[in-house]
Amino acid sequence: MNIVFLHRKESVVLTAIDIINELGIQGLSTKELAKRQGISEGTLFKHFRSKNEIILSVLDHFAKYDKDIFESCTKKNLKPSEALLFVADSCASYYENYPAITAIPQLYEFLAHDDELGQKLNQILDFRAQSIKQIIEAAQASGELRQDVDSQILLHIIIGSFRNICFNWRMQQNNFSLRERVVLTLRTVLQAFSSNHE
Amino acid sequence: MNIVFLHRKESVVLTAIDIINELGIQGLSTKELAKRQGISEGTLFKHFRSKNEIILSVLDHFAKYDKDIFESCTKKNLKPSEALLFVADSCASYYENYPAITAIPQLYEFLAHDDELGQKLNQILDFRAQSIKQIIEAAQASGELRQDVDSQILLHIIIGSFRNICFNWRMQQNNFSLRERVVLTLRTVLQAFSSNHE
DNA sequence: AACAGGTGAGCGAGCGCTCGCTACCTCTGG
DNA sequence: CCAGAGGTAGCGAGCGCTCGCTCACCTGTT
Repeated sequence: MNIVFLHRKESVVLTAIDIINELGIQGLSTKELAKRQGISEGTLFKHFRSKNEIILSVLDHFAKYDKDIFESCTKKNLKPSEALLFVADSCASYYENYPAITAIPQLYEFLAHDDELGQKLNQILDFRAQSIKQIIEAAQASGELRQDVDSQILLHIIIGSFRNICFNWRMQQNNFSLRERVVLTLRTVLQAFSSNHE
Repeated sequence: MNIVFLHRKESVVLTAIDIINELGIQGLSTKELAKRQGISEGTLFKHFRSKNEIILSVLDHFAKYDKDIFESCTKKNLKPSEALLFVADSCASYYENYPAITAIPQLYEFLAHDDELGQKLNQILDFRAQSIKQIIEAAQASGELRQDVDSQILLHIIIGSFRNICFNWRMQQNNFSLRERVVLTLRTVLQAFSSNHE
């Protein structure tokens, strides 16, 4: 069990993400995965009980920084609006340096049709939605954002814009700076909904 | 060739959409489709050359009102902001009365990984994006919307919010009024970005 | 006679996954 | 000190199954 084998599971997960990015979830087969890893298909099942377990690991990988990012917000004592920008910037920077990972948010519906995967997905999305909603409501309480707009609607706008920008970034072969556009868009939204803009 | 057979193709398309809605695109097989239609698998291929052709027909069905909706806007001589609300309202009403169809916008990435389907999808999405962008720019030109915000960013916000609301509506088993939330959200956005809000 | 619609067996390919096996490492007891 | 036991990683054949699709054939209408 040398250093390579120690990281086999992690390596499989990264390869799985690459395949999903290149071929779509419909191209992720255990055969293709084993081929790219340079191991036999049987070996794959020494590390994972099933293909679903591999996808669950992909989801874990996808969400592994979530807690850290939101905890950083409270530790840093950011103003709510700055916290929102920090979260978006962190996320977008990560995605920009690892474009293949943006394939995952495009799978939500696909995953939701499987019990195990859908449950995991719900946990991840609920945590994110709740965390962002809390910041939005803090921004409204502190007077940074208008209080006459339902926080749920602001959440739709912020999350929807972000995901839509990611989708367009993929469709256009990453030919603009994801980070810049995400941050610019969020700044624009925050400014448009600020309670004291003139 | 009686009245039923005349509509066989259309009927297959509707059934395909139902299956995608219930089981996901991964559950759409020619076997399942034939079973639900009460015909044999072979017969299916008398009407469609391939499964891909069925999905192409699904996309045609999905987009069949697009032109009409945007043409109505010009015919009705609506103000740009009213045109945006009209488009969103038309779309959301249609979706609310036909919830299964909301499965389709969640397939974009899946479809994009196939050459034929991806091409078709691009046509549809480009047409929609261009049409809405034109209205947004008209709204900016007429002074209804702020001119210091890139129309592309407004497009991200409007389309992203809409798609995100649809996604949430599906995840929450259609337990709120899609139409109301879509219209309310768009009104909120238009008001926040209006050039003369106080 | 031509043809459109329908049947159902069945093809080859690919799927997720299992199994019996080997090779090599590490730990342990006489 | 080293034989043996146990564990882990890997191999590759191959299982049972489903996939999209084809084909020879049937039937009723034009």
